[in-house]
Amino acid sequence: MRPTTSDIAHEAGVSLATVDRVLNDRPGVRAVTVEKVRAAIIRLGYVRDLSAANLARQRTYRLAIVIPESNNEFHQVVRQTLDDCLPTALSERTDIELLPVPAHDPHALVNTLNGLDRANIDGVGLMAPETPLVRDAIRDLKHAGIAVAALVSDLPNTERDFFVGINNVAAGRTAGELLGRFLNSDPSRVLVLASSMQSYDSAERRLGFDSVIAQEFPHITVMPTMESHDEPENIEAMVKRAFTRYTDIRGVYSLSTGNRALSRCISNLHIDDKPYMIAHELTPHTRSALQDGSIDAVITQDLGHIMRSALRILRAKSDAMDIVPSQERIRIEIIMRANLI
Amino acid sequence: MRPTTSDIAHEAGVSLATVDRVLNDRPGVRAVTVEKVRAAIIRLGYVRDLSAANLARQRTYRLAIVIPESNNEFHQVVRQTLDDCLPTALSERTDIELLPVPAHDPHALVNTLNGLDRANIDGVGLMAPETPLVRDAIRDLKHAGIAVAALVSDLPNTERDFFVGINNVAAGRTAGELLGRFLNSDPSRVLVLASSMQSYDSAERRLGFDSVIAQEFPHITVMPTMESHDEPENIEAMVKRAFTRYTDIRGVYSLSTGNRALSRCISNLHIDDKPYMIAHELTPHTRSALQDGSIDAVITQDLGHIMRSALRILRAKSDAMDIVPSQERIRIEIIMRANLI
DNA sequence: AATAATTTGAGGTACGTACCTCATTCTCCG
DNA sequence: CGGAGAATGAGGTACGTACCTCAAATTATT
Repeated sequence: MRPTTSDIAHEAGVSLATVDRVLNDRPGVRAVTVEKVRAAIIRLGYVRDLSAANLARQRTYRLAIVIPESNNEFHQVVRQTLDDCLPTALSERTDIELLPVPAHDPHALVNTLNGLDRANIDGVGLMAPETPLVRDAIRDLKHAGIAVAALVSDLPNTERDFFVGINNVAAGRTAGELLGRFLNSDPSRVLVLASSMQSYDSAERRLGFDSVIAQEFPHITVMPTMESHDEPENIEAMVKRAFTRYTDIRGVYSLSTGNRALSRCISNLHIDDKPYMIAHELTPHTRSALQDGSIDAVITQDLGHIMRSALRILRAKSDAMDIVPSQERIRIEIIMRANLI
Repeated sequence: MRPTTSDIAHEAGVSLATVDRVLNDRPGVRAVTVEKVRAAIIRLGYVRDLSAANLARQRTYRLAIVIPESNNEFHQVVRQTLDDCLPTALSERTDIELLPVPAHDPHALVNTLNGLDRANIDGVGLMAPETPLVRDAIRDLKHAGIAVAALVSDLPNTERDFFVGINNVAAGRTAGELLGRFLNSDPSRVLVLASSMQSYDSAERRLGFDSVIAQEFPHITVMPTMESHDEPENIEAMVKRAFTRYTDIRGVYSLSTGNRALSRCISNLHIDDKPYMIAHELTPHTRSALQDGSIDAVITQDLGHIMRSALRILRAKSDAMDIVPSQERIRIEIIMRANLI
């Protein structure tokens, strides 16, 4: 049987009340007594029973999760992943209010953040681009004593407590290292496509990609980023033009969305020597594209881990508990056909 | 406030005892009444409070984890990872008995398994090679009603409940796909090294590797596996001989251990065009080898996830609860310098 | 209609911890 | 040495669920 607080009290020769004071850092205990209790705790190998503690504390965690909503596949995967987490969260005394906000609508985002009932929320997790108004809203939340975690995209210049996601510069470096090694040592060209370079994520990935290519694969020319603004027609026109003009494009790097249109358009060009293509994020489309070979590798992050980690962190932060950083580190994953599960 | 059992009782117009009978599948409730209660549960969105339930049930999970012990780096990482899990497990009402068994000692292994106190254990997780005696021991454990999970290496022909780890054939395929793409299209040769091909893991990886190379990269010749039996001198002699005899070795694939000696020996050969090297498992050495470029990619699995997943599964199994398979899937990870964290 | 069997209700205790109050004992200081 | 203030003890309740017993009500069977 595992030792309980009473066992410690007995072992330390003090009363239950004193053990309780020590365990919960309440004042009014002499240093010597604290030591006696601490020693007994170690001697017996006591570990606080979290179930009982949570029950007694009557603690429920009220979290709000703000995510973008659009017809973008990645956003839908995010939503799906979160939905899958809800049942587990509920049985862990965690009430989650899911707040989807139209993507690319800074106004709606800020309204949602400001509309949060500060008195009834312990933590907020949000996946959103950083803007001055968002910074203000986060500062406001922090002042109200609410834990804030950035999900997937960091909000580095805000007062957020934690970022749960990958380092996008490193993700870009990974893409660069991979593509650099896939291409042989002949001079060649890489086409880069993004939805918009306004996005920190894309900018950081590009930065990492460029630095690796410049350093380790100088024979590769990385073309300026083409911004599609999520218009399939743009993609088609730009890509067609690029492949017509340059015959040595041997790699394609997609920084963000638009992979479906991109794949289609490249396959329509019927190029003899299909260029290597690397994209980010596992979605229904990138999965099937890995399967049929139109994408060669996907750099991704495990959204399930991100969400579960975010919930753990928000709970811990709102209890001012510390976390195990190694357990919360999100890996940059490389998925190819062979390790697609 | 979240609804409790009393709320349901009230809502359904029955007593607490009846709600309890329904919730815990106890007999003696009419079908109509069960329906009334079920409806109230759904109406109120009741979710059983696991903390309180576990507390009341007085449930503690007693698990035994059997792992190999040797001076092998991977084994030490396994041990380290488990040690890190212990505190968390303890506060989740889980008592873990850690049983390190000398690696390559089937006798000690079986003794340990047979020595487990069947009356006082709910689950066993083990990382061990499959032998007839192990099969028998596992059958025995299962007959005693104990949950059994295979860790890292599967025990496919036993009565284990679950395997927590990666598919090694797929891991080998991943290595093959990666190395195949790293090498250009000139005919070349790949050297393959393993500790011993008696190990299922190595055999499966080799199988996957070969199939991808044969199918997608037919210009690459995969040499017969060299077995080092963990003797650095063997490695040195064999590798030196191979590189002397064949000048077109452009890739090295290490299926299991011995990476330290292998790296050293290859760098000592001072080959102009350093061969690409792929290994398995992140360890202190493979990490630093990725850093300094002597290894180009490591195929690995997140041991932290494996262990936490194993604990969740053993708890669930010993409660006859079902698990969320997608949450327990272990990914085959590709680590290169750029995504080494 | 009487009896048996089944279903339901009422009320209790227990789990381990948190948190509260109030009385008592100790310690330190003047 | 006496008194103030701090430290400690004793005892209580609460959290939400599990599990128990026994009585009462309802239904089924004869």
